[in-house]
Amino acid sequence: MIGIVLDNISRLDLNLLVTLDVLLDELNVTKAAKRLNLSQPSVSVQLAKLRDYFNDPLLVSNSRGMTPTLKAEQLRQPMKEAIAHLHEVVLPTAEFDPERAKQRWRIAAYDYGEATVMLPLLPALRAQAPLSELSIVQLPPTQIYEKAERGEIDLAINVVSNSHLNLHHRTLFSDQYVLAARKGHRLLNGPVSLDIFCQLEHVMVSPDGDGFWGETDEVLKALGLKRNVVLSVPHFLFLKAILETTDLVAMLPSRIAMMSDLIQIVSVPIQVPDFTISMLWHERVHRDPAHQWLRKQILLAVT
DNA sequence: AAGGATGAGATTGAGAGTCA
DNA sequence: TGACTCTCAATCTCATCCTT
Repeated sequence: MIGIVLDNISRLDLNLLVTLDVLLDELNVTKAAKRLNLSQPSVSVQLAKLRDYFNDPLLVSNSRGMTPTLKAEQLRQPMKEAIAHLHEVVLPTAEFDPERAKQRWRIAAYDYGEATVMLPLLPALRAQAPLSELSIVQLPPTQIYEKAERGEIDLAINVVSNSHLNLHHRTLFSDQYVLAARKGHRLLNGPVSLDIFCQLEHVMVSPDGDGFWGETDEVLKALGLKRNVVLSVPHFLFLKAILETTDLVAMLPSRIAMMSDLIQIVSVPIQVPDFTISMLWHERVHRDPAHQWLRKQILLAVT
């Protein structure tokens, strides 16, 4: 089996993968040739070899240029990753120069991570790496490993869970849930008993939008109690706005609650476990100087 | 007209053979 | 064993044809 694989690879000039990568970017043999510093006929011959190797036309002509085949589309991402790995292997590791670098980072973070990590990070990032770009995407925690492995994200800000065991991670900070409500709330002018806590109308965050059950409810269940959750929203920052303008209350991460002058924190007679926010990244970018620099900036921003 | 494909000839580099 | 030469395959460019 291994012999068959090696035979197949030995038939393939790895430079052809670089050519195919550029061809799929440009969808034009002449433009690809210019980028590769080759003549158009050379690239045409290389395309013919690729077609023979993959037994597929890869690019087909149409009235507006060339269109990639399904096979070419399927090859595109794994090929980019393979080329990136090859670069890591053969190129000497250069120092990262943030001032000159045109780096593009892709970070997965929900609004809590945006508010507590990305917001403090941005001023330093813009000042020190003015030519670089940052893209923040929202991603379910279960997809972080897969996307990081495929190179679709570089870093994630999240709670470490079982699905992240194969990723590197570094703890950023811990946070605790506190009872938050607007200042001047008519029922919160004194100590809050468990009975009152359960009678209050709660709003909670459920990023996937289908949850009326959280850590707080687990704690209450163990005490034989149940709170009154009337609203579930996908974002902490939307929840903050709700608390500022209604009599709803919420168990909110303290860092979010303290961001608003209109919200008060009320002590409650239950203890919900703290949670820890970490940054997570794949082995793929572990030794990359640009990514090492970014991770250092994040640590500096939150500590 | 623009862009891809192809044929002819030139160049390059690896491997084999020879010789001191 | 190292230096040199020869051969041949791979790959390049140029010119030109073909297709859309």
